[in-house]
Amino acid sequence: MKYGPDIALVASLIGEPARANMVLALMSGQALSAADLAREAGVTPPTATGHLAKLVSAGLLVARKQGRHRYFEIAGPDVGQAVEALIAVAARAGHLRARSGPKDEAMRHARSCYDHLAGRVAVEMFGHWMASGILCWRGGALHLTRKGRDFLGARGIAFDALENGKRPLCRGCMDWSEKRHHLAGSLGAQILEMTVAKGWAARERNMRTVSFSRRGEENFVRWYSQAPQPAAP
Amino acid sequence: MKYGPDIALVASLIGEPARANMVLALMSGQALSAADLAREAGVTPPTATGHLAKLVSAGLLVARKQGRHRYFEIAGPDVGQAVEALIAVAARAGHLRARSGPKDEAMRHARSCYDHLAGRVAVEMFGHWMASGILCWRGGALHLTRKGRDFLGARGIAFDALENGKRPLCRGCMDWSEKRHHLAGSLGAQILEMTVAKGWAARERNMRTVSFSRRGEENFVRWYSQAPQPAAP
DNA sequence: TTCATAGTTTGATCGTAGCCGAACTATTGT
DNA sequence: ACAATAGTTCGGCTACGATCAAACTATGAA
Repeated sequence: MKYGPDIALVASLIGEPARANMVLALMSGQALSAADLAREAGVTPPTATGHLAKLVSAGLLVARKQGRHRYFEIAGPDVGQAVEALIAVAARAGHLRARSGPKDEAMRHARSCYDHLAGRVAVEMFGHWMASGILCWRGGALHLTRKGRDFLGARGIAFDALENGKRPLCRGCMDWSEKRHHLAGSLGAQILEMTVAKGWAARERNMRTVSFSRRGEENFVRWYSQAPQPAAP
Repeated sequence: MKYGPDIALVASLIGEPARANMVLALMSGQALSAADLAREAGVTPPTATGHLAKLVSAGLLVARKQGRHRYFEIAGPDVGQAVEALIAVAARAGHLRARSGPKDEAMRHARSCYDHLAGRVAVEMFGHWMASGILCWRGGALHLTRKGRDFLGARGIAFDALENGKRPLCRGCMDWSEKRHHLAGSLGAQILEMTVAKGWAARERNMRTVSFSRRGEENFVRWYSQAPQPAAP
């Protein structure tokens, strides 16, 4: 007779590859529909329904019904922490879901994470903005500072259009390849859109890889890296 | 094609009840033999061998051969953190390995954790000693302070006999029912032994429950709770 | 050497859980 | 009303993995 929390139950839920893929896909904080998750997990809708029912009833995910869709999200920060801890163990022990190769390297460099930019390029931008005081963490949530608003306003980002939705303006999103945060939220989406619109980068079709031209990447780095409000002499 | 750490592999290893029991048994930091773990998991030695081989080759446990025994330990702090994170999720979602009952309550109050005291009583002693500066954390490890040595020396604890083994004198051990640390290591073992020797408590046979008499518990609390070195007026 | 104990390998059994196709319900749009 | 799409339920198939008994190897004790 054993006592204590049933760790095996929750671990076995995450331990099934299809369900693990679903949970990983949701780790960005974005809500995804059942069909999205089925595709992400590589299973058919009926199978996905079964998995999702288990994950919800176990308290790992929460479901929100909207019209004829059902959107799923990670149930809470504790689940996120558990997944991140498992990632850390898997990474240390060298267990990877696939071999590393040249295409993998391109993905690590820059890729789209649903609708925003991820990978080394995105993580560097995030780090720069944190260091410059454009972004800051407050109470576990990511905020755009006053300074940041001025900075981005001067660079042609229209906040009005981004802030009237119920979606948060900015949100930290864990970057799997870099193990640091990058920028998500409507602002993150806007930046990826702008990057493509300006011709700095192109999204590969059917792939998540984002290809920067050499000039484009230089321009992009210059765009985000100029110090905000340089001190007047 | 997916990329990133194979979280499903490590989660599925922990997700099997027998293996989860093994890992939980090792969470105290104590090394256990294959037979111990087989008993702990409720399986026969051949089955345990199979499970342990998987856990070792996946990097969750490390094995150390000593004579005709093989002792297993948690491979690293990252594994411990992952298990604790899973415990947190399971506890929040209310997944327990067994129903709570009166016997469970007795176990929560006081029980033996291999050879030292655990449960509410043990956690309270630990908290008192931390607050009194008898114990302190230094670099992730638990230390007995100079003050603590004087305090315990005056209470008849023989350090010579405890410190010449390779086993650490004191070690923090996570208490499942209380979710806080209690004292393990050779000092922890010595204290449980003393508690029983003085007749303050008795170990139930074949059970991990430790039964304190009312007088015994009062004595025990008095023993550990007097402020060390009361300031002379 | 001989016996006893700790642990492993092998082989065979058995349950469970994942999976999908097909049929079904619910919601939206025309 | 009708079609289209999102999601679910059902039934049956399949495969993987947990399990143990028995035989085996390795170490220590008598």
